[in-house]
Amino acid sequence: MNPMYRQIAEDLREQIESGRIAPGDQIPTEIVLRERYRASRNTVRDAVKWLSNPGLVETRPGQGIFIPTKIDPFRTTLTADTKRAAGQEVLAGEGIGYQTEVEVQNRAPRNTTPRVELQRANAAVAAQLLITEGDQVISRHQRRYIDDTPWSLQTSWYPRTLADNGAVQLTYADDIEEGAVKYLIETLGLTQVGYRDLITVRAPDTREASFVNLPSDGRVAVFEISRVAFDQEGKPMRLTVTVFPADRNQFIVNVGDVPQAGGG
Amino acid sequence: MNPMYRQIAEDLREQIESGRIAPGDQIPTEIVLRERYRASRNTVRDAVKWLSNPGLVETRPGQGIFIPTKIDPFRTTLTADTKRAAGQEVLAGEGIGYQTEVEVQNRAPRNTTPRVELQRANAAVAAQLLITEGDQVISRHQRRYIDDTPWSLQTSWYPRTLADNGAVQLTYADDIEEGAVKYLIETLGLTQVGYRDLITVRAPDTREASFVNLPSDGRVAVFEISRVAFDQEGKPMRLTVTVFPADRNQFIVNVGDVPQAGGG
DNA sequence: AACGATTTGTTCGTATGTATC
DNA sequence: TGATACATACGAACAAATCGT
Repeated sequence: MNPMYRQIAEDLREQIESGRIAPGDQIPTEIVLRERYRASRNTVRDAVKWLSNPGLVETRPGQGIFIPTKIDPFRTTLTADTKRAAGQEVLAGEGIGYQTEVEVQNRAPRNTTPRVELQRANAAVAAQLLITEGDQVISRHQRRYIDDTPWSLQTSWYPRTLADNGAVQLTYADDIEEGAVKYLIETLGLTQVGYRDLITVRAPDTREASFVNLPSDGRVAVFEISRVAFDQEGKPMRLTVTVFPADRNQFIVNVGDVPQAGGG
Repeated sequence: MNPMYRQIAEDLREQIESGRIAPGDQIPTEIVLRERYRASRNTVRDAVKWLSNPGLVETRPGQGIFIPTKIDPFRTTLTADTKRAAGQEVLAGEGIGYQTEVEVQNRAPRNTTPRVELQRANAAVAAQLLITEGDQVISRHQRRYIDDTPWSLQTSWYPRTLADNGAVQLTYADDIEEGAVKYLIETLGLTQVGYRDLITVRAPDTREASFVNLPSDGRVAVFEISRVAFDQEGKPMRLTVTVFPADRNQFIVNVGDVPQAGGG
């Protein structure tokens, strides 16, 4: 037999999942629930907390307990648009990775100016770039917003040798117009021919949480998308780690021939 | 000023993120923490709960509070292996989607026999398959395990017309050997030329939670990967929704030319 | 196998703070 | 300003799981 607060939670949960209580609706107050289930206020609060942790309900001080309304999520396409040119040349062409990643219609994306640092590669970065831990790398970090709501935190690492060989703009704290991918082709002839993304979900650290949480409330999980880009020789040329709040982001992967649009 | 339980939590969190407390380590007991922070036991418990919700710490009755050890995650590649043949024919060939999805080395995957149902399409399924709500569909549902630990719940929907036109095995409660993709080519000449995945994270429902949670404990978020497969004419031929526990699964997306292996 | 000590889990009571209307 | 509703904090008692004797 489950503890009482869990039974109360499951009873409420059933009403939510079945749709008897709809998004936007208010749930009875703690006082009412206390009488309905003949439990103490603290027990009722434990039940509500059990539901509010994964975000099934939302408590608002002074107002009540509510079912969160569905928000319109940001959608990001992880695969480059292979339809922009014909033939397999696309995959080897300049297009990959450039202009990728934002499929935000009628939205206003905005980035902070990059924070550029010269660092020594830690173990994680070194492993991805196939360099030695402690080697010099360029780190470029940006906060990204859409419609003034926090969207993602992004950090890219490049081997320092790229800047030494001529791609000096990598070390400037400016947005690189037209993207770093194109810039590296023009300056070094270094072509990004592909990339690999690793998608994980985890708890945000302190810095990420403060960026992501508009309400003062608690936890949301974050997506971490770790992208390693490769050059013509199959060598890693960049590592980009982007962190998105999981409650307002979705990702799309297209493989093969896929018709336009859709995906509700 | 933050409430006391939050300050205690942040103090502990700092010790964890800085590495002063390592994975596997035990945190002082509630009694000790109560003395250290001069708070009541309930306040200390609130602090620990604040950390345990996103999984930063783990409580074990009768034992204590611990930092979870990192588990070796299952990795699934969402993009088909385009390297198996030469030229762009790969994308149009039979290979896409078949044999995809499992990159489990030295592991023992196991599926339950499918539960097959003839249903009427609900709004969500109908929208993805571009059919009318209420149209007949075949639903095939499986629970999938790796090394006897719950891995994912998978449901596929096909238009019923496929079975009526000759692909009768879709309605049998047997594993379709060599995959449904190959089977549909052989029986109907229906070739899957591509697919689109939509990746989201959400709270599990009751059924998913009971499948996914070996401990009786609380919440983990789940990945939901919704895959729509398209045939030669660009029409949706299948919808597959797979749900994975987020704490032990990662996903890989390869685009363009990507060297073998790697990706730690 | 039984028991006691330790530790977290559940339940209730009470008081006070803070946000909203 | 007052009423309502959730948030924080403390105290207390007992239950349940774990471990060692």
